[in-house]
Parts: sequence; C-alpha cells; structure tokens
Amino acid sequence: MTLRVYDTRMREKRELSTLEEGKVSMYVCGITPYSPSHLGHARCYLAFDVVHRWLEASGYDVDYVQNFTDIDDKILDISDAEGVDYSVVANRNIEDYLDVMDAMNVLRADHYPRVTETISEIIEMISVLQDKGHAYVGDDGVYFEIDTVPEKFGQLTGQTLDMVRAGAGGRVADTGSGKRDHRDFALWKLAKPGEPSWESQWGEGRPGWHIECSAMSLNHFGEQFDIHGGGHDLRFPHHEAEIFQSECCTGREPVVGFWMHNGFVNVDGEKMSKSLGNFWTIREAFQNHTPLALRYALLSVPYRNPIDLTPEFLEDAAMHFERLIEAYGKSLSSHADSGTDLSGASERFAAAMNDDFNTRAAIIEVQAVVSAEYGSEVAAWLEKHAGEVLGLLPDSEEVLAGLAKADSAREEVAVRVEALLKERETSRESKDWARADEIRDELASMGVVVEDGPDGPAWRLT
RNA sequence: GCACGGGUGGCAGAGUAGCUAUGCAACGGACUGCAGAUCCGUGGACCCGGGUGCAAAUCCCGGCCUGUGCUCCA
Repeated sequence: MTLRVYDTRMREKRELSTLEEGKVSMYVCGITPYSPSHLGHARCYLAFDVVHRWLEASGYDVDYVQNFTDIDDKILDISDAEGVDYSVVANRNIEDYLDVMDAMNVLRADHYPRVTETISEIIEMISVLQDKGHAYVGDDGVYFEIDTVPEKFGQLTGQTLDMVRAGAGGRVADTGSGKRDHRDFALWKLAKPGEPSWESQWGEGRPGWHIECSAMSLNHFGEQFDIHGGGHDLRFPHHEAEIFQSECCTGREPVVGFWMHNGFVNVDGEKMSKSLGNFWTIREAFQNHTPLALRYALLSVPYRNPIDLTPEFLEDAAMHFERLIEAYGKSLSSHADSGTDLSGASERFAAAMNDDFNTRAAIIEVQAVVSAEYGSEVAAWLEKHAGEVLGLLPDSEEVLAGLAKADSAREEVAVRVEALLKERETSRESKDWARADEIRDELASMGVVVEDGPDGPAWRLT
C-alpha cells in the first residue's frame, strides 16, 4: 500500500517519494505570535500533526520544522500600544500557542526556529540573491526582482505575470514603496525610527516576511526538502516567494517536493480570520468543548476541505468523542479478548490515511470499532489508531481514573437511589403511574437517569 | 475581472464509469404504563444544459452558484 499525497504545485495526488529513503523533511509555516491562537490555527497544526504522526507510524523518520515569525508589523503595533518590548508580546503568544497545542495532543515539532534567531542566515541569503542579480536596493529596503526569473511565477496558483501585472482588476494602486514593480517583494525592510532593528550592509532593518522560511529551511534541510505545509492562503504570495528566493539562491529546483495546503475554518461560510474579526480563540473554544473533543471535530473533515463551524458540528463531534472514550474505558477494564476481528478495520484505516491523510474516512473506521463488542483487543486497536495516529485518546490512566471517579460518585448516591427505585417499583406494581413518574423526576433532579428494561430499572448519572 | 478549489440525501462526508458508502438526524417496528436506552428495519442525493460511452455522480464542453487568492492572514 502506498501513501499518496496531494501536491498543490502539480495539482494531483502522487505517491510520496522523498529525497532520502525512509526519511521525510517537513517544514510547516508557523504562527505570527501577535495574538492568542484561533481555531484556524488549530486546524492547520492539527492537520500537520496527523501528517507527522502517520508518517512516523508508516516507518518514516520525520524531521519536522515549524517557525515562529516573532518580529512583524502587528507585533510592533501591539508592543507599542502596551509599551513593552516586541519580544514580550511574541513570547506571551508563543507560550499560549504551545499550551493549547499540548492540550490538544499535538506532538512538538523537532525545531521551532525564530526569525530573530535567524537574522544572520537571512542576511547571507539576501546578499547571495543580490550577488546573483535577483535583488535590488530600493529607497526603503531590498527587493526581489520578479522579472529576473519570470518563468518561476505562478507555480502554486496558476496566475501569469501578465494578469497580475494588469493590476488585479484595478485593485493594485501605488505600492507606496521603493519597488520597481508591484509584484516584487521585500527581502529586507529598513527600520523606521524607534523600530527594533538589526544591522546589515543595507542599513538597520529587519527581514521581509517571506525570506525567513527560505533561510530556515535552507538552514535545517539544505537546498531541497520533502514537504512544505501551511494554510491555503499562503500559496500566494508567501509560498511562491519562497520558491523564488530558495531556488534563485541555490540554483536547485524544485526546492520542495510536495506542497501541502490545508483548507480553512469558516464561520457562516466565511473564512475565520483575525482581520475579519470573526474568530474564536482556541481557549474560548475550550470553554465549551474539551481540547480532545475539539481535536475530534477538526479532524473529522479531510484537511483540504473547508470546515463550516457551527455549534451543531461541534456538538456532534463531542458526542462521538465521548462514545470513543467510553468504549476505550470499557475495553480497558475488560481484560479478556472478545474475539472481534479487527483486521478489516485496520486495513481500511490504513487505506484512508494513505489516501492523502483522509482523517474523515479513518475516523469512520474508529466509529465502527467503537460500536463493536468491547474487549482487550479493542483497547489495543483504539490505542494504536485513535490514539497514536489520530491523537484522540488521553492516557489510559486518565481514562481509568475517570471511570473510577464515576464509580465512586455512583456509590455515593447508590443507597438513596436504590431506596427511591424500590418505592417506585412498588408504585408501578400498583399502577400508580403518577407517583412512579414523580419519583423519576426526583431522581432526575439528582442527576440520575432511570431506564426501565426487561430486568428491571437501570440507572446512571448524567 | 483573472487564477485555483468546491458544488452528492436534513447535516457531515466517501465514491473518477457499471455493483449498499458510512455516521448523525428522520421515519417504521420490537420492547415499554409512559419516557429513555437498546435491537431490527426503511426511505432519501448526485447544481443546470448539452456531448462521448452499452453504461456517467464519476470523462468532455458550456452555464450557474460558492469559497479562497490577487493586500497582512493557518
């Protein structure tokens, strides 16, 4: 069985092939830490977490790099407003990001390079580009000149130079900068008074947005690497700019084997984004749903499709998640093998994941196993698939502790409940339905649900 | 406007030519004083119009709708 991955550049699913047998170098564009992370971020890093996990489960040795853009205009805006150093804002939001990702069982990347720790490599890369004639110095910074390699344009979006040159339907006014052409992009921005800056041969300044990723990937992986991931919105200009920078710097192409882009989280059919202001932070979402239930929700749609976030969607996922945990807990406590054959489920699960990481189809297999007869083999299967690969399970100790806690809560009220149930049975025998229902209501107010069955009433706590 | 995606039953979402997707919801039955849980079962879809094929949700052409990108953005 082969793993097929959709590549944005070739616009097709292809069998994964890597530069080095058995190894995968993966770079995913990280956050700009100017505010707490929102659900759009969660979706992205959850998606690539599953990519990471499945590659490892498939036997690959994955080297995963994710950057932090810890200096940027918006960070500066906020640090100005608060009267603190930009690093305070960046560090605070990076911590928030790592916390919520940990809570959602996102495995850490191997490296988290920061722009401010990559300045010398960035300057080196820009000067190579300048030496090779791809960059020029403008009034306010250094720019990449698209016209030096026009054939590289449009690889991820299919746009041609002419159509962008034409002015995007009149939307491109003056560039307000020292660019020669509005399609050129900044490599180095000269500092305005009071801004944090670093020394360079072009003057005090800081890196443009796109160059960091090229410098970091070159730094960690060398001239080429296997997978580059990020949100769909980064295809242009960010990722196309990276192609220009990296390939013009090293002369090697393609810089990236597979470009992967995740779809958006939408609210009312519109992209959730900080600029539109229609976002929920991950922490806000935690108030209504547990981190893992949220993880379940966001993985229940294939990573390239948009997710339309509604309360119903989240509640549906939370329900499935609870069933999963219940099944896992019961399987853990049943020490005997129930003899269920799970090989078909394993095969279908693997086929789903091998088809461009189709977590939706994989979760359907999990749901099928959840409704199978519980036994120790079910616990083992769930740990391997729902746990290791999808990251949906808490520690077994935690689940068992939850069960124990529920048991003791049950014990606490058991005597009283049993007494009331006995009285209710007496009422039922004498067909005093009013009294029987009254007792049931009373139990309900204690959080006890009564379910009559052929063997008499059963009860559980809500 | 241009580019790239997507339009499948109430919802989510598989399916790239022929054989039930699946889950939730709905409906029916069993069970039940009622309710709930459970079990069994049922119905229901392929945006529109052309074309190619013995056969199209699936391929081709046209149209419509929608998302994203073209500006900071996961």
